[in-house]
Amino acid sequence: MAKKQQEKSRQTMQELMDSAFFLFGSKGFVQTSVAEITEHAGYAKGSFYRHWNSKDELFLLIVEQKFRHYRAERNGRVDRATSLEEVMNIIWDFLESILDDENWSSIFLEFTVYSARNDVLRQRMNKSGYRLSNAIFADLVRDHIVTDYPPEKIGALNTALFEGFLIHRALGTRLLSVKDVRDSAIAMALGLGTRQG
Amino acid sequence: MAKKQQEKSRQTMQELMDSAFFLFGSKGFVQTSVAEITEHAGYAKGSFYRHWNSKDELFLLIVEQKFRHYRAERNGRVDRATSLEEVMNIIWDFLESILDDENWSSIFLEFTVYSARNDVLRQRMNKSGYRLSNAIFADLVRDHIVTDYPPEKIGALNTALFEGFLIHRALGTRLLSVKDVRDSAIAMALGLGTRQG
DNA sequence: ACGAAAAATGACCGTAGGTCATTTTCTGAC
DNA sequence: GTCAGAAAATGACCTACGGTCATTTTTCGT
Repeated sequence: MAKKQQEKSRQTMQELMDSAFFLFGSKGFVQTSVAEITEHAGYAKGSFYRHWNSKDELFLLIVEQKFRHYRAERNGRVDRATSLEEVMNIIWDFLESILDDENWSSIFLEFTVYSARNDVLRQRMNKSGYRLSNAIFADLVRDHIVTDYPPEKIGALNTALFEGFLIHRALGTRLLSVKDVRDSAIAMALGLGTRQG
Repeated sequence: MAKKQQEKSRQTMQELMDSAFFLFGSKGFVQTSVAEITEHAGYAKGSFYRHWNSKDELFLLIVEQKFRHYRAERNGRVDRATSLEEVMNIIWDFLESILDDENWSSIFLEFTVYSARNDVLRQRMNKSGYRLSNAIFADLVRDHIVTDYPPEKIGALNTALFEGFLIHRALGTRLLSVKDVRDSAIAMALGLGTRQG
């Protein structure tokens, strides 16, 4: 069998990934160098590129993994919701689980804005599991919207408020609490998606 | 007189600044190198550092200048406003003048998030004329708020929505129009600051 | 024990921000 | 007009980083 070699390679890859996860999480994307990642895991810099083509690529994998993890906690609950307010609360429980990861949420922000400056990367970023998805949001809330305001737009506005809050926090302004933003976002969604008495 | 030398120095500085302004505006902050700035103006790289201590420093000066320019158009109008809605509309006319500068608004975003990763820079960024100020916002709207919701928080939420929209646009998502965001932001402020019938 | 294949290495490249000793230009005094 | 000191301008150099790749080391079936 040549399995042992493959196993070793897989293990090295995992060690590098763990190292990257740790370093990205403590110092951010730009501040963490490839050499640091490999050194911290006990390898030489060149080894990195046997496993990924770029620092961007590894970071995207980690983001994808993180998002999968956050989402796992959300699934199922939405189906049982009976009102827009309930759905929004479930969505914000999910968003709060991201915000609880204080370091990582600011690193998502760093990478998101970084990716916007690179055509190829931006397109990847927009596509799949790397960001809050307006399409998914729309699916979650659609059934509970009684106005003709497009659900995707409500999702995009919700995301804007969420990501704007990430900037607010990243700059160290402590004026707004998570609850302030959550309440405002939910009120905004209800204002757009339901008819107010 | 030694005035001619000073004059020449001032002129060189202005040429470098113009060059930087042009290049930052077309390629962004990180993508524009100091060597490019000086070369485009017809000087050698070393000359840059006779005038500023770092690329950051020159960029901050340019941002300050831009904001002064935007603000100049706003002053005066607010005094004559008689309702929160009027004030919010004036504020959003101002914000739209920033958004009209499509390249620059995304470059502000780039630099804002970049600065968040650097303690010293972040503190400068928070202080003066480099960002939308929650304190100024609060002063503008305070007289028209009849609830006990803190005006600063309304300002911070408004800024969050505004900056979240910058991210939305920077990523090329064209789901939201400026008007969508403006309307939502104003509705949000009215919801928090006035008593609804 | 050996040879091929896989894994790991680190010197090297280009680019970038920033430094500084040296050169060039300017200016006022004579 | 000349010359010395000062200011302006220069570009080689430093360090750091992402990325490449020829070479070395390790692994493993025969």
